[in-house]
Amino acid sequence: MTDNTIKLKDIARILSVSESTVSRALRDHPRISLATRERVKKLAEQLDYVPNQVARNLQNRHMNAIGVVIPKLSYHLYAQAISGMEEVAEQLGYNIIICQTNESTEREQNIVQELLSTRIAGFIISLSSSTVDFEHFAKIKRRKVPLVFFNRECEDIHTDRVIIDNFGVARQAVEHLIRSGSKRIAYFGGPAEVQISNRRLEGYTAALKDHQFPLIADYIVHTEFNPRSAYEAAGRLLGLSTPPDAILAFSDQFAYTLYQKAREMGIDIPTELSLIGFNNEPATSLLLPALSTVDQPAFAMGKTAAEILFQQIQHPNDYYRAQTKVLQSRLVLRGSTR
Amino acid sequence: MTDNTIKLKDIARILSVSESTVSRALRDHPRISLATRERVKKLAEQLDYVPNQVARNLQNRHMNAIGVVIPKLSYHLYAQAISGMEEVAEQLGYNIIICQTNESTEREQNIVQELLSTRIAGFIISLSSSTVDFEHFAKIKRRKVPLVFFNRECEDIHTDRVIIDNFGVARQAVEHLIRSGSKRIAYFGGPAEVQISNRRLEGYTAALKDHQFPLIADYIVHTEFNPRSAYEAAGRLLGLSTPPDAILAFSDQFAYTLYQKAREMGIDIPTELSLIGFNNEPATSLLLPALSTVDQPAFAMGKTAAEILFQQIQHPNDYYRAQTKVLQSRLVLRGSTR
DNA sequence: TTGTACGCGTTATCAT
DNA sequence: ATGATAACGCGTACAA
Repeated sequence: MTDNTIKLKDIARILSVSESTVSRALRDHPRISLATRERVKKLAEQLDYVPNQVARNLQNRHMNAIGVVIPKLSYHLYAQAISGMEEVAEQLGYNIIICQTNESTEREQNIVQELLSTRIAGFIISLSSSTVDFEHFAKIKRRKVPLVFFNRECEDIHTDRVIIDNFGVARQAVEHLIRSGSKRIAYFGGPAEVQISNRRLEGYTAALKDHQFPLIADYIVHTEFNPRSAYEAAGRLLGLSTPPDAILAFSDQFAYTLYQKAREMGIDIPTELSLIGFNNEPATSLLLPALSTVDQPAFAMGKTAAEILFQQIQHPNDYYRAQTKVLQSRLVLRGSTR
Repeated sequence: MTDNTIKLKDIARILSVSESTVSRALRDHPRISLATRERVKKLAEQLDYVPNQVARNLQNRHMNAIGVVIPKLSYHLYAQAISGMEEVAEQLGYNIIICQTNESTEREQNIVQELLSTRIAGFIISLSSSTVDFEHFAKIKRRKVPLVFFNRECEDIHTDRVIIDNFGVARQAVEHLIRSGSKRIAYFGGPAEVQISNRRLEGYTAALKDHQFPLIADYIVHTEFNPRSAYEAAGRLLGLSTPPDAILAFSDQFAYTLYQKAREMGIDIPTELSLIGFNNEPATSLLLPALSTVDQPAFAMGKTAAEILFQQIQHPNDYYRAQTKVLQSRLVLRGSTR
């Protein structure tokens, strides 16, 4: 297979100069005569020369790309966060390699291995819901590859992280439900292994305790991130002999399911049931009644994670204490709460 | 900066064999003794050796990655399509580099240039809405880098494409509106440069013509892909002295805007206004009434595009006639149509 | 200011 | 079955 791609050598030969001269001229190296620089650049332009980043990267010891490992692109929060990362990466000339785990630890492990092999400059990771073994993350750190967790983090690994105040905002949401007259408040959460779900549960618990509300086991629901599990769990919760009159849901997706089930069971929102979701997805404001939810600074979270990652990349030998950045969320009250 | 990464050389030295032997052993080359193969593999495992893909790629002449260039990740269709591509790429050991143009041609051009430099194995592209100059695509073809368009294509470039039968399904949708009694049917479309919007417009026109409906200029709307433009356009359309009694919207997003405006103006859906969207986004079924829409085979489109791209990658010298794969969409009728 | 020589980590080719 | 050497395309230290 013949490869006609133009390379430094070709330009050098035509101009009867050395490859290094061409290399320097193209990168505006200071000690190069204006004349040759322009000759070189002109010819490069004519020949449609495109530098080979792979060769450059081999010298750099890493790719000009960062790896982003997330559960699912279709979770709106991640799509937004990635836009935030892009803004940072683009300016620095880095690409973003996105990999979805689909909530599978095995895929997560394979992806990490694969990306290590690709010699990406660093990782930004949000854990799969099923991940409880952290050896693959430890491996990243052992190899001293920059790593930042965001949103769903892993406490066992000593590294930077960017998260949201899940505890605080959940507490605040439940506070609101209490103040607006709810008496039987439930938490509709994700799988029991998921950190952020548990943090929100703690916030929920704290708010109840503050107001001397009892903790009722039936009102604390854990369910998988798939519509069927959620639908069944919703049926059980709303079908209790003493059903809740308010629910804090782990996500807007879960809240949608609760809307659906409530409609089917003839339960009116918000008079019989107050509902608060999480994420402020675009459709939330279109529901009838519009869904109250927690707006997450997803774009900012992605941007911040990328900024911190590039600090690590650009100062690889700095001794640093792993920092945890906590971004503030905002409770958005709409028609689904009283 | 010391880099302690284990490489072939290290393993070779410890085992007192040559680098080539190690290289071959690790890749299960046939002509290597079982004994050494196992010795090598065992040590590699112990030392936590991870092959350097960058070095490999330098020889391959291209990265083990494909570039995916799309308008926006937050359009649900693209998130789904990417999952389809991932399924194919993963099996072949390729990564996916995703770049968003945010509907800007300038970004699109920069991204293409950047990805060419990165020596990705191929491109899968869906055009930015504003792109009317195609030189950057021509450049890809000139360099003989595999390229597949999907969803939003570019007719001027001779290459493979995977699209949806926009004409046919729009015609079918309008047919349905006519048969269910609508008399004044409007098309609420995207920017005038966007191919797929125009194809749908042609389908709309064809259906009207089939039934001897007049073509009314006021009923054909072009608007930008941002909420404000859409909101204003919706106001103008619904505020006409003789407003439409049915609308085919270019996207569910646009349909949402029409819902909102209709509510504000006290127009009832579906009795006073029938509405059909495009994309079957998750939230469509939750609206009241639920939105009738066109379900697009987004996952299949991504998967097919990737399959075709890898055909190009694996058979670079095949003479081939650029193929156009047209996937079928499906009209999903719900409460927003009569 | 420019050229020479070597290294980045791996694989392919040719030799043994 | 294994080893030696060159090559992939570029950047850089050192020399001139």
